[in-house]
Amino acid sequence: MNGKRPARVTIKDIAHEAGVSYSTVSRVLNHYEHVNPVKRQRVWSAVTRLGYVVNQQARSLAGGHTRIIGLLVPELGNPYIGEVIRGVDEALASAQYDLLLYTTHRQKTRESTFVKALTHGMAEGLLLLVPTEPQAYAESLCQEEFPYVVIDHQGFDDYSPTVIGKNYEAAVNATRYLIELGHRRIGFIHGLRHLGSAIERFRGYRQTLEAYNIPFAPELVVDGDFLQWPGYLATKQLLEVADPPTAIFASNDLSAFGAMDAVRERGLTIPGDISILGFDDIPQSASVRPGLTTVRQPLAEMGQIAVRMLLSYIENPQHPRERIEVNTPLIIRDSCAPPAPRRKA
Amino acid sequence: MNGKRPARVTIKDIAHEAGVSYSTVSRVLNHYEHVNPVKRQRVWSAVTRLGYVVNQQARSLAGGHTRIIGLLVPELGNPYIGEVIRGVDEALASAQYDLLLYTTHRQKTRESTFVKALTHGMAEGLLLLVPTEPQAYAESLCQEEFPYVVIDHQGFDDYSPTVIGKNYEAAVNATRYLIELGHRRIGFIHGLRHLGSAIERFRGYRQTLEAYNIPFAPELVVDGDFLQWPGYLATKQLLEVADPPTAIFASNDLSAFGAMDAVRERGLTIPGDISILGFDDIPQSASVRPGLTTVRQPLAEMGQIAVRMLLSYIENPQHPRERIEVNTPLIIRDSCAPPAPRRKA
DNA sequence: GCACAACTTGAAAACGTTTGCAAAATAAAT
DNA sequence: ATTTATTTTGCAAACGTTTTCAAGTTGTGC
Repeated sequence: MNGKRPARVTIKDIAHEAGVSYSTVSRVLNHYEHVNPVKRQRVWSAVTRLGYVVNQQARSLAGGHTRIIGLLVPELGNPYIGEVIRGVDEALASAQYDLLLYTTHRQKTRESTFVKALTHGMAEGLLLLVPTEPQAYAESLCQEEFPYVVIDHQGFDDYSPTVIGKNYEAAVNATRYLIELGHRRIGFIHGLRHLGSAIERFRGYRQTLEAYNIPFAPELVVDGDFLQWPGYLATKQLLEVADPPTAIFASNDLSAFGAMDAVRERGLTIPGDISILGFDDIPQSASVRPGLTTVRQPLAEMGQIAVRMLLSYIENPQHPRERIEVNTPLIIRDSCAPPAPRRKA
Repeated sequence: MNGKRPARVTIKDIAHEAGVSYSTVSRVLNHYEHVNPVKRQRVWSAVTRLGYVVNQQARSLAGGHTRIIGLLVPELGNPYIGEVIRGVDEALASAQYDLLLYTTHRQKTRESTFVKALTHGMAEGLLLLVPTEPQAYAESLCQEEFPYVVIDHQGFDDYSPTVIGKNYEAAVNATRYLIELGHRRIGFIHGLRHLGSAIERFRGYRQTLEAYNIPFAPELVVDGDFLQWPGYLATKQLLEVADPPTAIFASNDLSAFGAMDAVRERGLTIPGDISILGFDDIPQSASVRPGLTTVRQPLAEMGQIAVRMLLSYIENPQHPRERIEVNTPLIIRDSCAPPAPRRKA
């Protein structure tokens, strides 16, 4: 640092205080087994007495571990992402790791420079949350044998360890639920077109319609970009359609909120006039009125699982890479109901 | 690391490749002025040719800088916090700093162990977002002369550099706005009682009522804890009052959303029957229907300012510590209107 | 040409750890 | 008592930088 900090307490000070060599101190600190219990005791008490804190820089330079893992997220301020980070953070904290957070703001360049920096010494592992350009570095990560895990990205390759929800299945369930409530005209608010999860959800929606012999109506599919405002606009468009939908399946909760706004603005009620179903189950979805019926992605849990996977790869580089699919159950609240009997025009 | 990584490219390799001593390479990398342009050129080309990336651990160990700053937040998944982090992240990225993120989950122990770790080598500076127990470490930070900035915490001391909104003034403005719309019964949803900002906002509300000779009604003040669900519950309570409020001033947007839910559930309209006013102006507030009239805190900007302050303290330890108050204007949208003519009971 | 300043450079000493190696101490086996 | 294994220790060499120091170079004014 700059303004010369008050002399640090180092391992040597501890050694002196405890009357042992500094290598012994290091061994105690790292929980080596072959060390005299008496000295071990003396070292620990010296440590607390002097308030020693290990210098991570030095430790990692000398070949130890940084106990830092990097997390790459597209943006912040999205509750979906917030939840995942929360899970990551929890799992990491309990494993005594620190979290280096990077935001790409969907800029490709930032993603790759970041990964470069990380893999060169700073972090021991890497978590990628719905990366925009995964191919760009997945390969380099892989060949450098740098531990990483991808969260919520439909496999862009076969070798990347991944934790992901069952997007297709969940979309099938959700659509089926609406159909069995009696809906035939079901609007669909599509997520970001280039994300695999959005595509899978749409696939589930479309194929379920077909399975029930309900004709697919292209005019009932609109873009919501996974955001509230676009979801609102999309829904306004949906409500203009000649034979408007009696239910709307939004690709995520945020766009479902937008849909709610549009429906209400129109003077219609939820679920009386129109049912709305979301995806994610972000915390708000439970506290909004009416409670949003939605597909639950265990976001925080996904973050935790990703951390566990990552740590196991770090500890044991031979550990076989996995792809874990978490369950995504339908959470039934108050925003869906059978369609109202058709009104006169 | 563990699984021996393919031999790193070090400064010595560059030196060899460029035919200079490694001290010279270091000088080039650190933009020293007195170095032969020819050699400088040779070094840079060697750097790109070999794909050299500096080892931050070694750099900082040798007395350089870590280019990491720590950010301590109470939790994630709150859009308010997300916005601040976004600002911090942006400013940091453009200054080429990395962000170490810690979440306390309001556990006191975590706050202090974290600060301890940080100040001992990892980070060059520290950002504290609405800390729960600031006293615990503000003092130690201060006496260690470790650079830090507190965001959005009403001064718990006189010496901590702070960036904060004008909570009192803004609350006065907001309350006055409601009064001038014609409201006399104004409900207040209180924020977390132990946070200075919540207290200030309440003070502004109460004093403005008095200034207008409107009797303060304790039954119109309820707790919302800055969260949506508690805000919802609080509002239900407010609506039960004998002479219910015609407007509600919520201490933040999240609890304002809860209020909206409760009002709607009651079958009332916003702002027709009841006006609602929030605080923060989180992104959602613009996209919710009706648009929420609210006090805007420039959250992202506050994050950026905090970073700028922090970096200037890091660069120049003599830099006088400041307390910066940002403006918090009232953003008028659609959730407030004059009170409806009183109905019959 | 000379003295002196300013610019360039390389060698070497930190920075605070971990860890391989070999010596010392202890325990176990003969 | 002597050898042989096993623990337990300290020394010293990394790890990859920055930075001080002093030596070498070049340039300037006389």
